[in-house]
Amino acid sequence: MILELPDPAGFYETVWEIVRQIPQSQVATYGQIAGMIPPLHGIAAADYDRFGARWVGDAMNAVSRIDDETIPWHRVVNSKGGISLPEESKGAALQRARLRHENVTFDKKERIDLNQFGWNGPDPLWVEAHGLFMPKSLRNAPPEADAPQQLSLF
DNA sequence: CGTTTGACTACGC
DNA sequence: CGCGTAGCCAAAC
Repeated sequence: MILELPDPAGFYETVWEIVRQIPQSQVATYGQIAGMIPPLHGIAAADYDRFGARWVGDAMNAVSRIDDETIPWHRVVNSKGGISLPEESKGAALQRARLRHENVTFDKKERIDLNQFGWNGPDPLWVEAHGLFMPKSLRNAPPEADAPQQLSLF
């Protein structure tokens, strides 16, 4: 029996489904999303850990081709909280505009504070129902209570 | 069909 | 901390 080769299309679908769970005003990282998906497709776990994030990036890139408006691709950023598209690209501007529209703020280095806007993952029940893993929280353990979201009006 | 490129990251300077 | 690099796979050329 021939070993099944990776299924990029299926992988992309899974990625997109996860991205659809990201709430407004929050962001997830490529690596975080990759970590939620089991290293299927016969790919070595070690390899997946190292390069899964890149495939997630590929999945996001694919969105631009299919133009699926149900996928909030703009809520996916890199591990530094920055936009990974080329700064001069139109996509980067659009992504930043959409995030700002959701009240996500950028610092002077054009980076998002993941501790403030980072996603902590979908509902555990949803995760389990889809055979996925809970992602690592992007936020440091909140001091006490959830600090009320401060909307900077300017 | 061989090359090049990249919407990533961890790590070393 | 910022910057450069290695590592690896699919797609796009």
